[in-house]
Amino acid sequence: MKEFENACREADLKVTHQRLELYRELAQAEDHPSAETLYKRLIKKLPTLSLDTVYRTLATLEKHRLITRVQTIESQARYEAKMDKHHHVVCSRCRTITDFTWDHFDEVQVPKAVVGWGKVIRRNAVLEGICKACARQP
Amino acid sequence: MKEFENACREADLKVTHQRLELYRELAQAEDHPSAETLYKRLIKKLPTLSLDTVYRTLATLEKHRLITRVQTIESQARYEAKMDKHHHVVCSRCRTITDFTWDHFDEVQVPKAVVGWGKVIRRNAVLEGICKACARQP
DNA sequence: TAGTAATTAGGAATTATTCTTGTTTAGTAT
DNA sequence: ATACTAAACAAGAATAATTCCTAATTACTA
Ligand SMILES: [Mn+2]
Ligand SMILES: [Mn+2]
Ligand SMILES: [Zn+2]
Ligand SMILES: [Zn+2]
Repeated sequence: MKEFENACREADLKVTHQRLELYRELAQAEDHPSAETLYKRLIKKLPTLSLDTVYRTLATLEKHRLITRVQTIESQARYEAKMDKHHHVVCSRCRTITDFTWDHFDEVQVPKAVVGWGKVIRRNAVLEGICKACARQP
Repeated sequence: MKEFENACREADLKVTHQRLELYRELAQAEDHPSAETLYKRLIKKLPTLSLDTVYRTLATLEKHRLITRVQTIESQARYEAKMDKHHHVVCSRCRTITDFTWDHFDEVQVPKAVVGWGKVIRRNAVLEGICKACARQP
């Protein structure tokens, strides 16, 4: 949390109550929440919080690379504060997004065609399937 | 194109003029167009086409696995008719999505944690970087 | 402690997508 | 070929997600 405050100052972002609480909430969330979901959770602690502030803060923090927007095919954007290199497996049934690490993927060489394309800065694996909990259901 | 007609009949989908033209347009597009983009291109040939039909048709074809919705962090959904296994590299600057194949990634074993998670049905690599054209600009 | 530029709340506006309704059409049975 | 019917369509209204606008508040600075 102190790290976050420093990162804000570093980026010339004021350390506001809203930013702190939003970051705290996102950092402890395991479920890659959407703006709307975060808003519902935060409103309990910050009764005057506006939904716009949630959107604006998420955009700001993403721009400064303090959080990440997760790639999905859903209509609502989803976010996470976890910035260590990791990947996602999404359950097609319940839409849960689960983290995992994959060192081999992070380090293996990309195809020659991609080298010719340009400079790759980030790589993400997105797996899709059926989680065990869902598999047990009819 | 004949294949597409047969696939429609197979799926009990009527072979309509709109579906044929939309599929034809998407199949020849290289840029993973959005519904809006497709609409603008199709309206020239189908002046009475409605935007809703584009959305509805894309959803229908996706459900029957005749086209794919591409994962991006953009607000508009983007589609492709190319169904062979392939992956995407996205330019952070110009947002162009480029296809590439990566046999090694398709076949390499996923981490043990993922095996424990459930059954993986699809895997996608999404790379991000700066394409050569953009790299040449200030 | 006061000044000020950044940030916020609240509501309006915009964008992307989906729904509703009446009309048209593809496939099927005469 | 013609008529029938369920599916699909066009048009515009409605909804959902996100962004914009403006006046008030607040974090940092001096
Ligand atoms: Mn994650
Ligand atoms: Mn593609
Ligand atoms: Zn599941
Ligand atoms: Zn580019």
